[in-house]
Amino acid sequence: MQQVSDSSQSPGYDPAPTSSRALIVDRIRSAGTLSRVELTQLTGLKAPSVTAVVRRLIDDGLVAETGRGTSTSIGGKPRTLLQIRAAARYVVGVHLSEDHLTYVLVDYAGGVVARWRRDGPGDESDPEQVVERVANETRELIARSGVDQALVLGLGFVCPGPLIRNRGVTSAPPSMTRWVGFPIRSRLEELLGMPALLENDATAAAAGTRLTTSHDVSVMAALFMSEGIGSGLRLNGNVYQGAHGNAGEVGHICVQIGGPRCWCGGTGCLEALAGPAAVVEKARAAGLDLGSHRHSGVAAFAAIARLALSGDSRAEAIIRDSAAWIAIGAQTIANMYDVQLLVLTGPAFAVAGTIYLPILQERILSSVFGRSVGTEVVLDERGHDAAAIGAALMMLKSEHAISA
Amino acid sequence: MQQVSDSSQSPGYDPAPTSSRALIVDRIRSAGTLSRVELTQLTGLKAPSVTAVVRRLIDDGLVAETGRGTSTSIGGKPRTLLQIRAAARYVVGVHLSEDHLTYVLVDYAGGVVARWRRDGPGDESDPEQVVERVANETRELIARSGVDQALVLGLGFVCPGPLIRNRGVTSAPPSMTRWVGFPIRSRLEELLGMPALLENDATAAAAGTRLTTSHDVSVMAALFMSEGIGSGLRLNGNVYQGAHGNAGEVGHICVQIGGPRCWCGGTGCLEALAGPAAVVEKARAAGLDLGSHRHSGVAAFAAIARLALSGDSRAEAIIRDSAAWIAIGAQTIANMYDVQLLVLTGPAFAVAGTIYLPILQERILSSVFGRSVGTEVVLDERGHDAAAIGAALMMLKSEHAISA
DNA sequence: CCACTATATTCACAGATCTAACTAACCGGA
DNA sequence: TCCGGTTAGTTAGATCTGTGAATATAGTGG
Repeated sequence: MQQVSDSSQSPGYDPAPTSSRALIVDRIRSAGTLSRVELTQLTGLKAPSVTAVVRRLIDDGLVAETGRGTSTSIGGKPRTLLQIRAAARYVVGVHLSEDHLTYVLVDYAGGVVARWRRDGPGDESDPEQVVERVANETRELIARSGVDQALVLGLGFVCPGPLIRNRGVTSAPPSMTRWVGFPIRSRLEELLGMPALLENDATAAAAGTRLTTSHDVSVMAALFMSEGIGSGLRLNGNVYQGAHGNAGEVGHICVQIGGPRCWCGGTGCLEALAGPAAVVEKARAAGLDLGSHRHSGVAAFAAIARLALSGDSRAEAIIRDSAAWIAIGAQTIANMYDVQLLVLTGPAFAVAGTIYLPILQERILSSVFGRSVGTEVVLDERGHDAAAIGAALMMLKSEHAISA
Repeated sequence: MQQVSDSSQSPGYDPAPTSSRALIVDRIRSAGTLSRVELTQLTGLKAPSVTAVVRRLIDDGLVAETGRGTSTSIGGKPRTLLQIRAAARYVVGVHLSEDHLTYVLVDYAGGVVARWRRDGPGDESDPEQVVERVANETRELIARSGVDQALVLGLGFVCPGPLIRNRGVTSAPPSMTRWVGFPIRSRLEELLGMPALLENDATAAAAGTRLTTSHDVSVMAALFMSEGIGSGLRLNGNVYQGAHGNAGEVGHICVQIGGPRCWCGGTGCLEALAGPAAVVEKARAAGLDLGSHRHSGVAAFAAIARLALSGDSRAEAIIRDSAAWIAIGAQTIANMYDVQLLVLTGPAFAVAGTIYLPILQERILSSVFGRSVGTEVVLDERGHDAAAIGAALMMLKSEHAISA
């Protein structure tokens, strides 16, 4: 093997698969089923190399032949279809947010095998306790799903807030002030005895978005809204993380000079003006009935979204106002990243995305830089779980996942 | 050789050097002089590989041994220093802006051998004429500098405005409306009989910025101001171009809802509020004496900057107002890209950078996401030529440049 | 002059991937 | 039914790249 660069000195983006083995696994995984010929086209490798690599993958039990492809056109040998052996390995993804702890168990093919949603620890809990709870619940998830623990490759853990790459949280959003400096990753590895990976929620969501569009999108971004607002950039299936793992902090770009103060210390931040917390605050001020939601978290935001969707005009006005601001963030993403596709994801868009989507689309279309190149804006149908799934998928793509 | 991927289907970023040969050339070039031991550390290759590759480079005349390094510490054989043979090859970089045509001849070591600045063609000229002029003047530059034409590897050409990757301009800024759809790159290749490369000015500037800081900066961005405002992201020496080659269009992010209309069709664009043209317009409105500058181009902006620097308080106020807006753009870059370093470059910053720099620094520092990770903001001392130099360097890093 | 140290090279080998030639499987018409 | 046409995949041999172990090279300090 060659230059196994330590992730701590990685150049700010999750590098493209280096070995042919990883490359081929990746391509089969994202295509679902694929023949060897198609692999030669997709990878640029020649047929004999594909044959050799695939044989080893089959020997190792990671890939299986699964019938014949359609006889194309005039004649000739039909293609032998290859598929990832889903049951070969598993990974766990965990998304910690203010309201919830979301667990997913993902198989080697990238499919979600089990999903578990629990009430979040809130902001008053001790990080050590939360981490222990995550470890216990992870074990429980694996046990209950009947998967052999030995086949679980690792755990991807995502949370909001600026991170020190793979270490822990630096300065933190309101819901995570107690986490600053806590060594999340190493504690999880110790407790679970398996590799762990720590990532920003929005970045992971970009990795977790399934591209339903068959167009080959190599440059896409996710706009993620949970308690905060963030974004992630994905290049050919690999997420861009930035120098310190905090790229895509679109929630803290300034969209109004002299605007309201944000918890981050800035003023006029997008998140402070239009994030879920701001929406909830406005709704409270307007006297809307939000039920019994203590927090200003996503649960309260969801209540407002439901009101808006059921015809409450005051709620709708508040959400639409938020959308107008967030559209500026979307435009910024399109201009800065020059993506082919922008996906709206995360719990907040999962409940209110249908209101936001057209407003964001309209704004993207009305900018030359968007219009001339045709940036598409779509809603992720798995918004609730995208971050957790993305965490799992990132672990699935790490070096741990391609060994025999 | 393997997967020689066509640049048109490249994944949106200039990929890292694939062959060891290119990697080693690149490392020696950016370090200036380097020993083989250092190369093993920097590249991850083992000593024998470095020896072998370096020997071939020496045989091919691209690299030369240049004396001994300092005897480190206790004893031992001193390092043999390696250096790029500057005279081995050359490349030309051309920057087309509204006011000027800037040519640079760059040697194989990345040094600027010749520099030529000519009055720009203005906005009324026919693209075909301009391209022919560029071809002629390129030949003239090479001839006058006494460099063997056969050693010139190619030409990098940069201009403002959204591009179709390596083809031509799509929708265009005011000064380039006639260029839309013109096949810049292929015409240059035909006229000159050498490979050409077309790039956005800001993106090229990111490639052209020399890192004086010895800290190893792997993720940096350039904020570029000429007639417009743009930015470029550089990852480990490779520029990020986006899906269509238009990443970093920070000039067209919206920083004021309902703000003034921009030529791009949007409203409240940073460029419309605070770009050189806006500054010139404000200065005209304020009755400042700008001399005989017809255009609203960089020349007129430079006149205002000189007034401001010489103590004219009205001019200074106008520039400082521009800086306050552009600081928002800088903050956006820091948040979206998560860079270690932001360099201010381009003709406009070359004349007015000392006014802008402290204002931008202050704003970056006042955001948590900037402060906690320490994004540095500096001024490029070669701002005038950064785009042209970057164009040349990008050509120098292309596949054409590493063959024997 | 002799340890000692750091730098660089040689040599034999392992692995990946290439080209070229071959086998496998299926179509359709004589 | 058999045979050329066509596409898919394999085998065999060559090449290239990088590796580990041992060795050569060129200084320092006693």
